[in-house]
Amino acid sequence: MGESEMIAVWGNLHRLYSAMRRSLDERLQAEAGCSLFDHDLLTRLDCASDRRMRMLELANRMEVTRGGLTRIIDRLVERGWVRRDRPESNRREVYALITDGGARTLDQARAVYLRVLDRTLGGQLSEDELAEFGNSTNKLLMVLGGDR
Amino acid sequence: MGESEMIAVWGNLHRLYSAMRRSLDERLQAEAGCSLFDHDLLTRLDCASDRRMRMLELANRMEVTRGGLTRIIDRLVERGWVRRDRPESNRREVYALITDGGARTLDQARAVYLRVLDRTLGGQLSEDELAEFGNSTNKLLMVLGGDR
DNA sequence: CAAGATTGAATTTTCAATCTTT
DNA sequence: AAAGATTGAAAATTCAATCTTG
Repeated sequence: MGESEMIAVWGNLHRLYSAMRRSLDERLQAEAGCSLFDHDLLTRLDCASDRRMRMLELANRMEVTRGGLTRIIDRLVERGWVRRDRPESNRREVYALITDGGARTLDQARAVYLRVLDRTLGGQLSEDELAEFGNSTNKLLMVLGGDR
Repeated sequence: MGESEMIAVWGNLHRLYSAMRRSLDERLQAEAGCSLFDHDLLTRLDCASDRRMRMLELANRMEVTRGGLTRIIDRLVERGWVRRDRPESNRREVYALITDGGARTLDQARAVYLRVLDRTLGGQLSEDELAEFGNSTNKLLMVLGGDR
């Protein structure tokens, strides 16, 4: 494949990702009072076993540093959406754990999130196109070590 | 299309974008001594007419605030890759303009950039798959106002 | 002393206020 | 006064050093 096509595809990917992120973030802020980042973090906790996750693990998943996550969780605790749990068994570990308030916010956010995704992804491509699109991203992720 | 497929596609898009960005940034830092952001900004200037761009326009393209760009350009000026031009005709305007040193760095960076793109995009999909992938991103960008 | 998280200092980015030119 | 960029103060993030528990 020619250079210019590759560059164009990467450029599209960049614009698509940014535009979708902006769209999701704007609607979430306006209608659910939380950022896309907040939504993603709360979703991680909500889906984790026991609805909680160790700080380092969560930092890796959210692609921020350990120190950065400490402050992020501080802010979410202030907002009442998350609390910290230090298990008796090993008092070095700290778990972040979603509260009932956090779960309520997430419910709100989830509806907005799904609506935006439906408008941007679902509405624009046919079933087949979207399946094919998904396949391509999967293949591309293979070589990149898309684990994380 | 079902919710879970949409979420999966968005999740893939997220992971793909992050992984490619990380890969590009790491290789550029290691082999060309600049970040992916630096590469992108220098490329914008290099391709612009007269190889220069007004501050506000550049800020919009790079998706940072006006104030943010002022500092970013300050740092690039210190590094010798960019300089400021205040035209006589309208002394309110400031243009950022790539220097010869910046162009040399960009040459280096360009080679790394293309090699990474070729390894991640070119190597993994067939011509047809990649063309189809490009088409899908184009369609998706339509509704999002992917201008910017 | 190793594992795990937090903290202080430095860097980067944004926001709002300000400065300069038209 | 409006257009355009810069600046100070605040917020968020990283890096390295430190604190705490095992």
